[in-house]
Amino acid sequence: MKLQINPLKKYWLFMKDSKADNKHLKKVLPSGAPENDFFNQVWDIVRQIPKGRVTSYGAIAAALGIKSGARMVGWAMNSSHGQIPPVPAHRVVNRLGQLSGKNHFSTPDQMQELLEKEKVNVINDQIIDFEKHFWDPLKEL
DNA sequence: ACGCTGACTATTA
DNA sequence: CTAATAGCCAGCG
Repeated sequence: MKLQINPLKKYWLFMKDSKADNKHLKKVLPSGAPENDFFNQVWDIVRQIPKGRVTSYGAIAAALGIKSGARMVGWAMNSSHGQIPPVPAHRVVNRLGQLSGKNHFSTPDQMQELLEKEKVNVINDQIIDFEKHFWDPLKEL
């Protein structure tokens, strides 16, 4: 299998080569969300993103073993507002580190403001030094 | 049931 | 480099 190895996008390797097994899923889902509850699975992972770190839709999908379910992850974010416990949706961006979901916050600037409060700098909807802030659920959990 | 839609990603040309 | 295309799959009308 050929791999496009880009240091900034190394999690692609995981998406192609390995799926998260059940054991891994247990670790990833502290609240023990039922397997069929996709939204809760996503939220569980997002809640574990540390302050000042970010991850991508695809990385979350990969951690859940859904190889190409990135769109579903974004969709889960859309439904994440008002959840208890809260879901830090601003820490989830697309694979390039762009704030593709900013328009779904209460104001379009809120996503950037939340990130910058956590010392993540954003210029023109692009996270600066994205690779330094990147947090890979497959590696960290 | 059906056919969109989408806070996405990967591949190919 | 850009653009087009194809997977993806849960909701909603």
